Parts: sequence; structure tokens; C-alpha cells
Amino acid sequence: MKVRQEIKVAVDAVVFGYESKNNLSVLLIKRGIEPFKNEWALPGGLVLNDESLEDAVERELKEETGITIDYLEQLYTFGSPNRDPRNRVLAVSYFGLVKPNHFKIKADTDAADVQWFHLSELPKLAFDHQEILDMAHQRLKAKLSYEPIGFDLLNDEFPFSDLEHLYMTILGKEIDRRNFRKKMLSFGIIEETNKIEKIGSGRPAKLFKFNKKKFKQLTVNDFHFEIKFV
Amino acid sequence: MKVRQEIKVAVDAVVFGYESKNNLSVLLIKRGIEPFKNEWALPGGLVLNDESLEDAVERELKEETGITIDYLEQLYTFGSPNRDPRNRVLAVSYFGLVKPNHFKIKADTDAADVQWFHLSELPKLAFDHQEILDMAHQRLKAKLSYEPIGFDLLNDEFPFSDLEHLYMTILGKEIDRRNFRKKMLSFGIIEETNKIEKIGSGRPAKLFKFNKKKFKQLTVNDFHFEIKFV
DNA sequence: TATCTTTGTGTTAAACATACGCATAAATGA
DNA sequence: TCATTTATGCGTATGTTTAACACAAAGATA
Repeated sequence: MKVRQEIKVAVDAVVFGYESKNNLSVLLIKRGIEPFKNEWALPGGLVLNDESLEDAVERELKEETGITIDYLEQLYTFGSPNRDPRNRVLAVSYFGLVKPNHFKIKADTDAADVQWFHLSELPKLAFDHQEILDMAHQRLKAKLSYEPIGFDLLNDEFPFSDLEHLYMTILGKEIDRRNFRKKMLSFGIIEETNKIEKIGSGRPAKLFKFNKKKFKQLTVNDFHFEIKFV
Repeated sequence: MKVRQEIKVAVDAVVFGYESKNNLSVLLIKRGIEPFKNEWALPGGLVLNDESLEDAVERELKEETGITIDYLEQLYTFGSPNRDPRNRVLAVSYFGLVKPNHFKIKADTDAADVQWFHLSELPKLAFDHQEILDMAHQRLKAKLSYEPIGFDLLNDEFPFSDLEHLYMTILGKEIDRRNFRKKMLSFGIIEETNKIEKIGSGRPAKLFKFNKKKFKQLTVNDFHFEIKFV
């Protein structure tokens, strides 16, 4: 005799943003309802009956945080029977990146319940969300080395030093500036603009641009982006 | 007003086996019920209310194919609203590997509905299972290069040539035998046994063994398995 | 105008990957 | 039984990539 299946399906998103040197952040919301009312959690929620998983993520992000996302991919599905204390809820988690100029959290609704948290100063999270976040963080670190994913954490035009600092911040390692630049440029997927950024002290920096079209062309002919360190 | 969520959760498994040179196979079942009755599909089925996703996969594999699996990991979750023509069913797919000595499909029940198919001679598959299989195949190819996953497709003790042929078969490339062996042995995760396999013509081969414990030790100290080719 | 800060560039030695040749051990069959 | 075939096992030379490293240029600041 078969029992009716009683499993709900939700999506959750781990969205990373990079503000500046040593400043990798995650987007969290404060829950308004039980369980874990008033605790911090990943944005997300139940999937609607006729909506794809990606649509659900984007809808929830829009509703809860007002943010526009620049990169999104599926992360992992968490399905242990007791991850939600009330009913069984399956969480299909997503991994997202946001460029600095899309950083603005919605101001229209009450923004007190959405916030960027530095990765080093996280609050305790609801459900198994810490585990999800950890996995996303690992994925970010891993992908940075073999996919040109870092550009989705920078504005379209950026000084080279931002890229360096991004890599050093996320990988938590010192990188030789000269070798890094050489390697990066050798791929031929980064273009020099003729703009120059002059802020603060020090020599002004040329701005660069990631050429996504060029990258896609190259990947067809078994080109491989890879940037390794000691 | 909220509508009750009506989404079922299923698991599906893409299980690969490697019989011999140029012989990579996948495990398929013939469906006994509608929809797609009598068509070939991936083993899988609905998750029970109190069972984890992994348990569900293993149960379904046991029930439907009688096979013991040597490696299992989550692949991807397929969730488009119309992937099942009747109700909405979410498929959490898994990626599995089986060693040759676990190849036996159950004989107890009617075995006509379970079969190994060479990857080059696949039948048309039910649902979006071809898409799932394609993704699993890609994953297999990718992982082979940066995780020592090939050993789960060989018996515990194997001649080096089996490992070479496995790599060449799955990656679809010619590999220099001498450089391959050198590289593989240089990791220090493969042990020589004192056994010798003498079958067929040619010089008899020493048997080797993958040292999983050693590998795990090494991974702690940022050791990285990686085997690349032109 | 001296000092500080950050950007921008080139060379060399060591490590690694690639390409390749030949001896060895057994099976096969003339 | 001896020559041939098949497959294993080892070594070296050459090219390519990575790693380590220092100093000049451009502007800001005081």
C-alpha cells in the first residue's frame, strides 16, 4: 500500500558580492515567520507549481532582496528528511554572483530584513543554511581557478589590481602580481580599454574589460582557462 | 491566496560500467508502466517520505537492477515543469560507477527489463533521460582528469594497461603509454602488488592497486590529482 | 620639490610535459 | 624449437610552462 508523498520543494540562493579588498560578502535575509523567526537565512522559498527552478530563484531574490543577479548556477540539492523541523522540504540550492554596481538592496520595502554580511562575520544561520553556504564558498574558490567567473564579481571595466585582489581575497593566498597579470593576459580574453581610473594616490590604472564573446569562441576549440597558484 | 504545491520528488541514477577496451556502458531499465511504458529509461523512482535521497537511489537500484554500486554522487536536479507528461516531477539525478566484479544484474527476478548498453548503442530514452545521461557522461569525462575516479570502474587489482585503456576509452583520445604510467605512478597513490596476470599473448602484467587511504592523506595537504592530455 | 603610493614591465633558472626507442617476457604457430 | 607476434617496462632528450625576483613611471600629498 502506497503512502502519498509529502515533500515540499524549495529553492535557496547563496549570492556572493565583492566590495573591495578582503571583502567578500553574502546576501542574507532575516526570516519573518516561524520556524527560525527573526533569524538570518539564505533567501529562497517554495517553488510555484508552474515555475521552473531558476525562475523561482529569481522571483524570490527579487521579492526578498530586490537584487539583480549577474551569474547563477545550480549548486546542490539538500534533501535529508529532517532539515526542516516541520514538514519535509527539499532545497535545491543555487550559487549566484553580483557585480558591485548591482549591489543595491531594495529600498522600497523595509530593508531591515536584508543585508550583506562579510564572510568573516556571519551570524548563526537557520536550518542547514550554513552547510549550503559552505558548499557555495568552496565552489566559488574552486571555480575561480578554472572558469572566468571572477569577472561577474567586478564591474564591466576594472583596473587589474581589482582582479588581483579579488583572487587573493577569495583564495586566501598571496599572488605574484607580475606572473598573475602575465598569465591572465596570455589567455587573450581580457581587453585593454583606453580609459584610466585615477582615484586615491598612486599611479592611475588602465581599465580592462572581460571579452566574453572571445572566451566563448575559444572554449569551442578546447581552450581551457586555468589559473593556478602555489 | 496560495495554491497547494503539487510537485513530486524522484531520484534517477546514471550508472556507468567499464567492461573492456572501448566498452563503456550504462545501466538502463525497461519501464513497466505508463508513461513511456516499454521504453528504456534510467533506473529511479519516487522518494519515500522518510528516506534520504541517497537511500532512495540505492533502494531503487537494488529493486530495479539488483546491482551494488561502488561510487555515488549527486549529479544535478532537473526541474522543468513539464518533464513528466502527467504530474510535475522533480528529478534529483545521481552519478554512479560500478566495478566489473559487481556487474551482475539481478537474476532472481525477470532480468529482461534491465540491461547494460554500450554508450555508442543507446536506445531512445524516456522523459529527459538522454539529457541527464549526457550530463553524467560529461561529468565522468571531466572528473576522470582531476579526481581518481577511474579506479571505481576497475577491479581492486588491475594491470596498468586496463587503466590506460579506460582513460583512452572515456576521453576518446590516444595517450602515450609511457608518459601516462610515469605521471600516474608519480602521485604515489598506486601500489604495485606482487601478483601477475597472465592472460592472452604478450608479456604478463604486474597487478596494481589504488591506495585510497594514501590518497586521502595527501588531499589534506593540498595535493592535487590531475592528469591532462593534448 | 621630496616623499609616498600604486601601476607597469622583463629575465632567468627550475620544474614539468612531450616525444620517442628499445629491451624484455610470454604466446603462437610454422 | 625457433622465429614472429603481442604486450609490458624503462630511460633520455627537448620544448614548454611556472616561479622567483627588482626597479622605473605616474600621479597624490605635504
